[in-house]
Amino acid sequence: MHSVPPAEGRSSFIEQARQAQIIRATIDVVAEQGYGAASFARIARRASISPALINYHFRTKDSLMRGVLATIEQRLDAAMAGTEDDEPETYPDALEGMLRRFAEHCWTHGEEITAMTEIRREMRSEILREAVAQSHERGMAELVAFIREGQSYGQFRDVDPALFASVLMSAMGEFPRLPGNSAEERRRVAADWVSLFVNAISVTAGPGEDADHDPAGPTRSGSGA
Amino acid sequence: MHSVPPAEGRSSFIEQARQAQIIRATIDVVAEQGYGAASFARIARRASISPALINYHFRTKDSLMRGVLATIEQRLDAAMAGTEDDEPETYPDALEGMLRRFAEHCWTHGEEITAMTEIRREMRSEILREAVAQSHERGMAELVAFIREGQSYGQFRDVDPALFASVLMSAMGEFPRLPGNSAEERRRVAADWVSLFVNAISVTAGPGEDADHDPAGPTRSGSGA
Amino acid sequence: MHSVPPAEGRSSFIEQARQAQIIRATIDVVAEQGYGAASFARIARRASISPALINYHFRTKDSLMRGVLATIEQRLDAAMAGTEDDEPETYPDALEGMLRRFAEHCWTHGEEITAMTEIRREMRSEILREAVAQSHERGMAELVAFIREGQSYGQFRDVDPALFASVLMSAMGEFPRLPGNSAEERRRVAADWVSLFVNAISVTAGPGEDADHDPAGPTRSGSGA
Amino acid sequence: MHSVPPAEGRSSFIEQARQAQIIRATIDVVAEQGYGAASFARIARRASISPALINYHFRTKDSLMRGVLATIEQRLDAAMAGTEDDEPETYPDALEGMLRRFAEHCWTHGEEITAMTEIRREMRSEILREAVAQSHERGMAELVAFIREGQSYGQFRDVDPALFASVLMSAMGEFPRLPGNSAEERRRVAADWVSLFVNAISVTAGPGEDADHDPAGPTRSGSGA
DNA sequence: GATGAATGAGAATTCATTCAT
DNA sequence: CATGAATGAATTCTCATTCAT
Repeated sequence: MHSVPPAEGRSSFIEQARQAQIIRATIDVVAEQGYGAASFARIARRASISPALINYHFRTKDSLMRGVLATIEQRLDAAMAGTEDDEPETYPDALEGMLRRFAEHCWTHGEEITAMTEIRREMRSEILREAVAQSHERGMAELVAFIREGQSYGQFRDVDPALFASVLMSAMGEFPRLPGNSAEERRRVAADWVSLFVNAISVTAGPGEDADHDPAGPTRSGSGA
Repeated sequence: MHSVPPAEGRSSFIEQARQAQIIRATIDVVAEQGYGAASFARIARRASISPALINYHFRTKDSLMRGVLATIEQRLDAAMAGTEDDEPETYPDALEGMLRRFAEHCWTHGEEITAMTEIRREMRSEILREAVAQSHERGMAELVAFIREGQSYGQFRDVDPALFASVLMSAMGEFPRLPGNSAEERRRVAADWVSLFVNAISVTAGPGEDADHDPAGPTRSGSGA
Repeated sequence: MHSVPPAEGRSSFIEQARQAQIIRATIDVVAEQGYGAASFARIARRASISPALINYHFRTKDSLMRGVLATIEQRLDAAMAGTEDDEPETYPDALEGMLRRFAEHCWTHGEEITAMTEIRREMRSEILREAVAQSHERGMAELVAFIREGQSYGQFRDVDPALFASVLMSAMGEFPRLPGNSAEERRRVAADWVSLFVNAISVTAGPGEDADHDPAGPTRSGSGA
Repeated sequence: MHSVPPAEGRSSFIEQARQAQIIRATIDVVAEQGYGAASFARIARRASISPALINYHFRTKDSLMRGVLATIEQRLDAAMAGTEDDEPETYPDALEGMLRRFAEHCWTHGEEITAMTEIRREMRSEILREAVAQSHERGMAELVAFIREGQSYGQFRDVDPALFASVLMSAMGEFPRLPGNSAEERRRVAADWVSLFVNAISVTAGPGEDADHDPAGPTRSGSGA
């Protein structure tokens, strides 16, 4: 006699509000106390609701975590998209812009990145639950494609793109934990951090100059990160 | 004259063997299924012993994990120490050697690094249990000192050392997960990976040459991280 | 607007019923099999519920026991209060009334007294958990005050009040174990038992008459223990 | 191939020493931390031996506790026997002497009485384990006989002997917990305590004088407590 | 929609006890 | 004699989940 179990996709108005509230509480708890401490009881207390309500809106803990990840990633994607008018001229510039936007996103949404990292790590252990793994793979794939493209124009050094992407991803997961008390310090750290990766993959104009690429290269056009 | 469960310092022969066996099982479970799955029951099943035996050799789960970390770190330290005769001439060379040795250690003991990373992450959330946190801090401190030293000789680019160390540490934690099926592929990945960080912190010999450092610099002497 | 396991103060209707049921089961088990046997498993079996339900209504075993004690003591206090119209004239009469009411309470609630004694004894060994210890101390203090008052009017013999109180308390703890199969026997035993203590502290009218007190003394007025 | 399991009665020299040592440790632990805390592990630690050794000398925990009780009771009996030349003239005097000797025994062996009380209480719950129950019953029986005798000579008031014995026993169990820091205070408390019971059962020379007994009575002869 | 009540599974840990050495 | 090693049973407690209301 109780209402139809919510299908977790489309939903009434209040339904969406509740889901958002629960997801927010989950992010906070995970970021502050770690995945291991993120029980329904603690999340519910944080959100000032009853634990059973979580099960009502997300059938299982798994699906809650999938919801959390989706939310975080979508917000992250939006933040990293950049506006149309600051379309960069070169690949290094594009990378730099991307990383800078990521850093800025972390200033305001650091807990989300922390939570995302924590959840992904936990999920990874359970034989890579599909949905979750895919989101991560997709992110990686985009990065790899972007790097490969830059390399084809000779604007990125010749490193295994998957490897660079992996290093970058793990560094991004750790970024919110970097010190940064004042706005000023945060800005300095971010700048340094960005330069580190841009430098790591930039073509060195050193002695052994790689002459078979056109370092100045054509302007970046497509992209997709 | 007596004994009662071992105080975990001195230990009989068989005692040490069991402890080692339990630690091994723990590493495997943590690396394969994540910290969250590392219950005494699972660890014991893995080691083909009864769960209570773990409590017999390690009074609490905490102390088991401390034992695991200690073992892993000690083995890692040994592996990264390097032999006396390949004392490197420059700081970049030293860094390269260090990372190369780390990568090699990972080929044979990847699960240990994975487990270490996992455990440390868990600990972090639990208000940083002292002993454990310290080991991590010490590692960081050594790295930072090493980098700062290289910078003082103008052999490392001028990046926030703590930041570089942080990025490096997180990348190291992720290293064992990088693909590497054949011996050959592993070697190639490792080389690329090492070059990435050496490059990231190396002084750019690009057009805008930083002339105020002595790039040739004095030969590295002391140090030891 | 929410709830999460009840904070043990306010409570819904069914909540109170369950708590009462659990407390009852605990009293029975403790009285019949001793504190040592009072595990959640046994209590739950007695109450025909699952052990976890006890944890739902009383977060910890400690709080369960505190609840049990509170219930027993409150019931005991009520039973010993006496009605307004039988206000006794002298201290010995007051003592006698008090003890008689206690004995009567034991006829119908003997297991409660037995359980209370058992639990208090257990608590004593655990470094006297405050709340619990206090209740006992308070009971003792009231008794002591009452005795001292009676002594000041020369209606009680000159014995160390704390000592008398201690002996009386331990005897009260043992009372429910006295034989008493028939109603008649119980009445006789109770009468004897009461007289024992009244006698023990009554002023002896023997040959060596203590003349410095006024044995007839003023009528008892205030007090209330 | 290991030596014959010790029959726990007669025994080699060293065997007896060990048993005594274990019993001592058990008494201490029980008296200080309560029966509930008296695990083999704790007892063994206290005695600086291995837990397994307790099982070697006392097949089971039950038999250990029986041994402890036997030891304590035997020592108590000896202490309460009194010397031949201070044979008392009257029953009240005999009672007084008995209680006084008990109190004195408690000054030096209080933990034993405390432990005995604690153990008996625990045992009682387990459907009165025979051996143990018997020892208690025997003690009670002796007391009852003594009181009845005194009553038959009109030297004790006419109270249910079993009841008086019960009250006395519970008070004795509590005696070691009475305050008594200085030797002087202990003496005073003991004197008061003794007088309490002597008074409680003494024939009152009050108005309603019981004339059918010979209050001066014949001198006490047999006795048996 | 939301909650309280209830539960079974599983967590770490302690315990008395056995047995080979 | 004595011990260390080992274990199964039992302990309190937490968790995700279900269901009637």
